[in-house]
Amino acid sequence: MSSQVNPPNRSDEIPSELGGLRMTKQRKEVYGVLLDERDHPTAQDVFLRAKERMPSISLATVYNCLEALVGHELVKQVNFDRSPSRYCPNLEEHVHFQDESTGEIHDVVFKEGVRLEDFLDLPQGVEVRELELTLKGTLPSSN
Amino acid sequence: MSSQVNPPNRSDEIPSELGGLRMTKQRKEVYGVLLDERDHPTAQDVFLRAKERMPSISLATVYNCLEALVGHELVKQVNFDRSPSRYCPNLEEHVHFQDESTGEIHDVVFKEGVRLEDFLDLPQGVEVRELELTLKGTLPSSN
DNA sequence: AATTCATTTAGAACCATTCCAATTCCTTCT
DNA sequence: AGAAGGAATTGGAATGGTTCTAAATGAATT
Repeated sequence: MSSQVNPPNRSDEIPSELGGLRMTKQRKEVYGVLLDERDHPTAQDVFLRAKERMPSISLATVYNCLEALVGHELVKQVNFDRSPSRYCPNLEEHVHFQDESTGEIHDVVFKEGVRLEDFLDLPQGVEVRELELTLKGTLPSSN
Repeated sequence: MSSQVNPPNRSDEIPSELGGLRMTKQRKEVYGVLLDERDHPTAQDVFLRAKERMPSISLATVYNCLEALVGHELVKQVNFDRSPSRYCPNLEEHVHFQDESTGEIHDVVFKEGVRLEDFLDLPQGVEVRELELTLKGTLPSSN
């Protein structure tokens, strides 16, 4: 009878290549952490969680892995003001809402079929390559 | 016949109180710099420009002044990813577009009468207190 | 097994921003 | 006007997330 010392994540089910990125042990672990608990952790958070299953992993490696994952568009980097970046494996187009009373960050999607030009007065002919939208506020239940 | 050594800005026309904030010499200067050239300068940029007219001003003071101005909602702080914050005296609700070939940042406004719920699938009853939207891309003329 | 190239690692460096303690500047009171 | 008190400014040190560096390890290929 075998037992797991640490709570499992799905990192062993990750293939050894994803989106053109070779998935090393560490990259799998980091990606696994993100897939496992989708609470928009910071690099520090990821580091601490990854260490539970892989005590030898270093913070530098976590940053390297996150950079590689973001670069290969497997993960999104989320910035609220200038606070530490957070990471999110949800690849669907979405934006982020932070509940100011809990600190929790929630994914928010656009209404079906909405285009930028529908709600923004963009200059003639711009080509938007990247969009980051962050919201802060409160939820009705949270007070 | 009197001459100005440095290009004037409008800082002397700024009243000694604005939006509940006592406008000291330094705060006027910093605010004047922002009003004068609306190119979304960083704190460093503001510091260098302010020094032309007020050589004794310190970087710490520029940060203090910017913080005070932002706190009193006379100025908006603009963040692109985690690069140095930029500052903008445009108080109308607007978002920012960065032209990736020039680095220039342009203000973009919402279409008349658009509400958040029109384009976002927000959770029931959220109250949004703050919104930051940044766009990156290219303008047709700029290549 | 030897070579090559990528990845990981620990620690140093970086740099925007914040903090600190001392000084200077206003404002108000006498 | 002078004194007192509080706020703002200042230079420099500290902070903290992130990036860099150089060495060690690891994987893939010959």
